[in-house]
Amino acid sequence: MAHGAGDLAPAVRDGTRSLSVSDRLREQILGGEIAAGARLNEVRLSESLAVSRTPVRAALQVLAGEGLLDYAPNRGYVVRTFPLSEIVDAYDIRGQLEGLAARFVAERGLSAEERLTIEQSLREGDALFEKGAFAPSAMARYRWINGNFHDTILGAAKNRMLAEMIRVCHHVPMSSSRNIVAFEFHDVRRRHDDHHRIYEAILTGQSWRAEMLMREHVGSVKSSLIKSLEERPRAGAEAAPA
Amino acid sequence: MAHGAGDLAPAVRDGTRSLSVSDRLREQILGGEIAAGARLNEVRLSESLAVSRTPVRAALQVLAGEGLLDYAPNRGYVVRTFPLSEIVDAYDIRGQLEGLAARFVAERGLSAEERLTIEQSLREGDALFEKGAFAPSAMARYRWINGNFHDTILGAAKNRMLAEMIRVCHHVPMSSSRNIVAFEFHDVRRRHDDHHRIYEAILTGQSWRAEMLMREHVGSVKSSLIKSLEERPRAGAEAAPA
DNA sequence: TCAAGGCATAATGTATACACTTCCTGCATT
DNA sequence: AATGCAGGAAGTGTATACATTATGCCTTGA
Repeated sequence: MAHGAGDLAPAVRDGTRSLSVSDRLREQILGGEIAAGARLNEVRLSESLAVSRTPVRAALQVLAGEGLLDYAPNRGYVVRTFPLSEIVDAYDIRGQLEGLAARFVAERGLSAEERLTIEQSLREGDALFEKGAFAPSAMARYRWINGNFHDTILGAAKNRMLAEMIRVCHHVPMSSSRNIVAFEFHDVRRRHDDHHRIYEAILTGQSWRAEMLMREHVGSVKSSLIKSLEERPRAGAEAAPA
Repeated sequence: MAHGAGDLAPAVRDGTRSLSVSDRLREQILGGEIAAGARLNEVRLSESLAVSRTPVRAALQVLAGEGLLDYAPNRGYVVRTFPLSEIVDAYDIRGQLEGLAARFVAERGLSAEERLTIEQSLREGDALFEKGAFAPSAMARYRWINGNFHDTILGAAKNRMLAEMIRVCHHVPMSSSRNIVAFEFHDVRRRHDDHHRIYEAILTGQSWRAEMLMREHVGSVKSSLIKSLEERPRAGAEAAPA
């Protein structure tokens, strides 16, 4: 939260106002500042962001393309709402896709740089878990590490479409690997162990095993989510990467 | 998804020019009239389509969101090109996703109407294949039937995100279930048999089997594609649904 | 001859005015 | 009171002018 609600920091931004607007709106939507189902008024947005309607419309069209907004002709854009069933399904979809990515990587190999990144994320995770339970700050740190692990594998899969689809999954509330879902230290630690196994399967070219492990790895988050939903139906944002 | 951009007859034109333009451009891109890698000039397009740049830009943004175009700020849009590796991978991705859809349907059941549609597509397919080999017109007919089968299952999965992702796969050259890939009558007939098995697995709630069969079903198209590519590296558009 | 820089041209980005559609409001009618 | 139809306010769709950025060509200097 850097800038006031009003203006957007123009100067050194990527260049186009459209991008600034879409970036800012995406943040606000994913961060929950703009509620699901909310209607987005072009005039009001352009006023509050101090730009004309043109870049606002461009940004809205982009976000609709990313699946964050719903659009109806002559009726404008609303923040997309996800039924609980689709939120849960999203883990299955992501599991299949990331599993496929793991398979591709096992078949195609990792670069030296990619190996280094992954090994470092594994080591850093190990260090965090050595101390037993960990503090909220450590959890934030681990989310970062976890994200690196998944991103590196995804990048090594060398498939843009696959990457884009997984990114879409991350835009589903509570489905991001960097977000949400509250549960036990034990589960998180277990999932870090998964990383070791997945990496080993990739290194040794056991592509089928890598795929299966990754699918199960992501699927376990779904299980944890369901469990936590049953315990406290109105569960909010907490911690626990995968 | 026959969006007849045909014009003329359909009295109820959506109304907005943006939609007309995006529909038309999508057709031209998927149909190959606009070559992959081609640059799309806003002014020229607006002149040739007899609209202003505004709806043209809107359409381009939409198509970029659908993954058909690449966009670079201040440099405009180009028709996305797919490396052969991504074209082949697309079958794996689609196989995973449609397999997942089949699983969902097996778990969640089919409506009476959906059952009817599928059964009719099975019967009509049977009738076509009874005659032995079939003519090009029959192949066109079967592509329609095949599309209905897949679309119905996808619809029954009741998951919008999944449907959208599979739709993206269909936009990859040579990956559409309605398009391309030349091969033997035998393979096509075999894939029609797959439909019977998949439907049976769904009806009896064998969700894992339905998923596996569907994944294999789509994967077999990839095999046929690879085979045909090896035989005639410059393979073009032919027939053979899946 | 070649390289580097700037100028001209073209293409994209943005702002704004106007047209059309939707939707709400309120009045009249039943 | 309920219904339905104006009429208007609000909001999106489109056109167009202008600003800004990219690109190619040409000049200029070594």
